[in-house]
Amino acid sequence: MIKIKLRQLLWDREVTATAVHQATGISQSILSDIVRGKRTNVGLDIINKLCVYLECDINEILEFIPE
Amino acid sequence: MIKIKLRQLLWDREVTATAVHQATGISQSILSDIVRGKRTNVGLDIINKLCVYLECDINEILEFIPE
DNA sequence: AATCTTTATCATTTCAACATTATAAACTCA
DNA sequence: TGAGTTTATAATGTTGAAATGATAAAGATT
Repeated sequence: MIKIKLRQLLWDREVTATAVHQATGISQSILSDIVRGKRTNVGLDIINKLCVYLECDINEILEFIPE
Repeated sequence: MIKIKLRQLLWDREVTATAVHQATGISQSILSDIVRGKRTNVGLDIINKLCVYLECDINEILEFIPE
């Protein structure tokens, strides 16, 4: 299972989902779903856009949790 | 840009794409495309299956390359 | 209270990811 | 050389990821 740690990351950096939406083009509704964990099978295109805008590495957004 | 380092990983571990296909259920043709870099926007479902089967972390499969 | 911003949610549509199947090509190895 | 395995490639169908737009709800600010 891969956890998307976007909520915490945005909170830490004091960045709103709206700001991410406007800067990256990722739709606001999709972002809301991702942040709330309602969408899990996200594509690398979106992960990439997040890494670019947030200037972070993949492991700051994703975490693999074996089970 | 996110690079998928699957070819090198499979080579290092001497695991065939066919073995991955059979163990994970990821289709053989898709796997071939991913390994050859013909498909880049892969979903986290597939990344997760790879991590599970190969018992590795995400960063062994993916690499974020800023540009 | 009224206004502004942000987030949640829903409905619709588009398009590509992925599965499936089949075949060809490449590569072992007896 | 021929059989067995692995990889490349193409065609097709399904499904869900993601965009768009719109509205409601929740938070902030004054």
